[in-house]
Amino acid sequence: MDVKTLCLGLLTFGAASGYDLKKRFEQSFRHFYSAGYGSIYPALAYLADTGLVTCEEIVQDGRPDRKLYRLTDAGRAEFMKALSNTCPGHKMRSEFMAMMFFAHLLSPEQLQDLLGHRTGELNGMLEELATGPVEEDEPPGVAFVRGFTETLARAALEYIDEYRSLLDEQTRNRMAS
Amino acid sequence: MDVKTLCLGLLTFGAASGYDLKKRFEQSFRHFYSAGYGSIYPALAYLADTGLVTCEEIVQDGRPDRKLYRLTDAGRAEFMKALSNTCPGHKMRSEFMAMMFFAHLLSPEQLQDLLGHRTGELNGMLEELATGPVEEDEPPGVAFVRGFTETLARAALEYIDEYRSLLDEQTRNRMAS
DNA sequence: AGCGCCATGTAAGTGGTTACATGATTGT
DNA sequence: ACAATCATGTAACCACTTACATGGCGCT
Repeated sequence: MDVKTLCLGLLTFGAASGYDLKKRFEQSFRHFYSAGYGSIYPALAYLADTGLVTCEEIVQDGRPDRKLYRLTDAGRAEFMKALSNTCPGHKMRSEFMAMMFFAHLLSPEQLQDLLGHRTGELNGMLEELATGPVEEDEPPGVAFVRGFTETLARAALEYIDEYRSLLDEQTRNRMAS
Repeated sequence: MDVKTLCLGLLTFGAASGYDLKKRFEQSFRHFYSAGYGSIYPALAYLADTGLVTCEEIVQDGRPDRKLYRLTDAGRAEFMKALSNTCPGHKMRSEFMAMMFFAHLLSPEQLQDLLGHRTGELNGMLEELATGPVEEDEPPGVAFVRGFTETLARAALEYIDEYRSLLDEQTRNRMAS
């Protein structure tokens, strides 16, 4: 599932510009997929070339012109094909985990910083999820993904908190002895 | 944290060949980082060029010669620097999540397959973790990472199972009406 | 006879990131 | 005045993946 395919997918929710799509990417996928303009614009250009989307230029005054992309039937079909072909991988590249693996090489302060940083991110995610808008006619998958993200964030936070209090206990014991 | 850095890190546990390192990568990081020979061998060559590791060629009979890499002081320092510099990202690229986002475009069978596939993977992970060997003098970070992986896998499984029984209920209701 | 393990590497390709370039408008 | 938002794109770069090349040994 590359950016091209995901653009097709997001366009099933309605026509959008590259700028809009970036936002949809952030809203929807930030926690498990990211894409910058540098991937999105070329992807849309390619999709338009291949006839999977159409492009309408909209002249605006007072703000830059925009290009509105719409999914074609071929594009929709292509996306459905991608959905059925793909054997879903779940690759993650977590620097947090990689660093924690080497916890014995970290100073206590570094370790605390690292854990604090991650819990900060996780709490941020949870807050966003709690605050963020929920559309009424939201498709079930969107709700699933939000719920999943929340569940995993909570589990991660709990685990880290437990580990932290374990660390504190050890520190106290060492101080006492 | 690129493959080069992670190679340095894994070499803190002792000298190894490229082949060995691949195995260490799989044992330790498979769930949150992956690396093939195509990244590892060039990485080691570069590290040797830069003096961060030394390379000893070992001639074996009955099997191919191997190159044993050892961390130098400079290499260890470099790794420590990487540990302190890195602001740990936690980027994941989950096709499973991306596909679930579009659940409303999937047929019930596709949806079941997708969920089944993922639960299969998660159960596999858990079994591995339960079966796998645990070294005695295991550094704390290694245990942390294993525990974290297990916690997240369990949370994911629970969430999916819940969603599945919800789906079943809906199906039954639809059949009844 | 054939597969899987051991063991090292290269070359081409992929897919995405980062930095740059441009510029009016609206809010603080 | 200054930053953020709107809006599109390109070019250089980077890191990793995939496919290829080689070849003996041991097990079934």
